[in-house]
Amino acid sequence: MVAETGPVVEHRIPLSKERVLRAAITVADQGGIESLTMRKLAEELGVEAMSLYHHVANKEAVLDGVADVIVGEIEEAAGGFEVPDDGVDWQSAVRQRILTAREIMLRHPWAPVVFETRTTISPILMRYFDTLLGLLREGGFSYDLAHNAMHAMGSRSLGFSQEMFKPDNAEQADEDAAAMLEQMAEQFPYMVGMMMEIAHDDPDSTLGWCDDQTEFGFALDLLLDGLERLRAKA
Amino acid sequence: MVAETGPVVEHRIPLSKERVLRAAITVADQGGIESLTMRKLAEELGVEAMSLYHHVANKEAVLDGVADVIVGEIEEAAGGFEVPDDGVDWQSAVRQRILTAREIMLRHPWAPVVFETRTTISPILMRYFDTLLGLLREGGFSYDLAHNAMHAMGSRSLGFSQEMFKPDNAEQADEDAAAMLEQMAEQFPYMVGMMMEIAHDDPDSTLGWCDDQTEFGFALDLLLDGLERLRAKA
DNA sequence: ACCTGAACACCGTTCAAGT
DNA sequence: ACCTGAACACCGTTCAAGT
Repeated sequence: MVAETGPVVEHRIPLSKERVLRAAITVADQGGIESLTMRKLAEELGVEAMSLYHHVANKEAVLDGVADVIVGEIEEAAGGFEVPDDGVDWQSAVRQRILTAREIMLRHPWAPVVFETRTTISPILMRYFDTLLGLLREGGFSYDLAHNAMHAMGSRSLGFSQEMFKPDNAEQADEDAAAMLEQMAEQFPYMVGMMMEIAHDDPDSTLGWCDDQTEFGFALDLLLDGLERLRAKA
Repeated sequence: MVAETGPVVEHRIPLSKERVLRAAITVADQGGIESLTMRKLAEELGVEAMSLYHHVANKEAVLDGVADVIVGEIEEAAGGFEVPDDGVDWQSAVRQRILTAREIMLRHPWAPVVFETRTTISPILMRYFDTLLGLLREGGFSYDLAHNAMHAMGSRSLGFSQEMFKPDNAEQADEDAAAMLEQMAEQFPYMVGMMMEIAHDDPDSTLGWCDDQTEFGFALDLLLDGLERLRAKA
C-alpha cells in the first residue's frame, strides 16, 4: 500500500479513442499490421483487451480510426488541404501533395493494406480527394477529364507505390537475383539481360532493390505529363 | 454395409495439391478471401482440415499455390507467354496481354490481395513479367526505359485496377453519393460538382459506380502512350 | 463510469493414433 | 500411404461482475 502512490499514478492516464488509435499505429509501426491484435494493443496500453471495447466498437473501428489518423498526418504535413483558387500550377501542386502523402506512407509501410480494406470513405479521406480534384479543376481540367485523372492515379494519389516486386528483405532479394543470374538465364532471358545491364552500368547497385523514390517519381510524372497533354489539347 | 458401394466411391477421389488449390479458388470465388479457412477448405473437399496438411505445408502454401494457378489461367487465356521476336507492335501487344490478365482478375476479385501478400515471386509469375519485359524490348525499348516502364505499370501489369473507390455494394455507394449531394455541397464542393455534372450529362449513370473497364483502359493507355513517347524520343 | 475475469466461437497447426 | 480426433495456442468478442 505504501509504495502505491508513485508508479500507480502513471497507470491512471485514462483510456480514450485517441490513445487507442495512437497505440495501434505504434504497434503496427513496430511489428507490422499482422501484429496488431486487440490483445497486443491492450498490452501496449497497459490494460486488458476488453477495456478497449469501451472506446472503440470493434477491431474494424480501430482500423477505420487508424486510417483517419494517417490522413490527418498527411493534412498536417501538407499544411492543410487548401485549394488556391487562381494561378495554380496544377502539375507541381498535385505532385507536391502526392509526394507529401507518400512521405507519410513510407513511415507506415503497412498503411496501404489498411486503406485497401476499408469499406467506406471517411469524411477526412473524402476531403483529401476533394481537394486533389480541386487542384485539377483550378488548374484548368474539365470535370470529365479530372474524373478520368482521379481514376488513373488510383491509389497512387495517396502515395501508394503499387510495386509488384517489393521484397521485405533486400538481402534475400539480392540472393534470389544472384541465383537467377546463374541458373535461369534461359528461363528468364529478358530479366537476366536487364539485371546484367544494370549491374554493368552501376556495379554498386543492389540487384533486387530499386530506388523506390526514383521509380515513384518516374511513374507519377509519366501520369501527370500525360494528363497535362490531354488537358492542353482539350 | 450393403448401400456403401454406391455413394462412397465418390468420396474416394484421392486428395491432391491440385484438388486442394482448385477447391481453394472455388471457396474464395464464392465467399471472398476472408472465408477461405483451412477448415472451410476441408469441408469443401469432404475431408477433415488436418488431411490438407498431407498435401500442402500450411495455409501460406495454399495461397502461394492459388496465385500460381491464377497466373496459369492468364497464360492459358493469353495462348501462352510467347514473345514474337520481330515486327511486334509493342503497344497493342502489351495492352492485349494486360487486358487478358485483367479478365482473369475480374473473375477472382479477391486475387489482388493474395498476390500482394506473397513474399516471393514464383517461377511462373516471373515468367509472366519476363515475357512482358520481352514485349517491351522487342518493341524497341532500352533496358533502362523498359525497367522504368515495368515499375510505372506496377501491379497494373497484372490487371489490378488500383482504384481507391471500390464499393463492394453499388447501391450503398449510390445512397452515400446521394446523401453527399444533399448535405455536403460545401464540405466537398469539387466532388459534388463533378457528380452533378456526370448526373446531368448521363442521367442514367449510377453516381457511385463508374465504368471500371473504361477507367482501366484510360489509365492503361495514358501510361502506354507516355511510354511510347519516351521510347520514340530516345 | 470505467475496467476486468471467465468464457465462447472461431482460427492455424501439431501429434499421436487409427485404417 | 493416407486420413483423423483430440488438443494447443492463438484470435475477436460477449457478458456478468467488480471498483
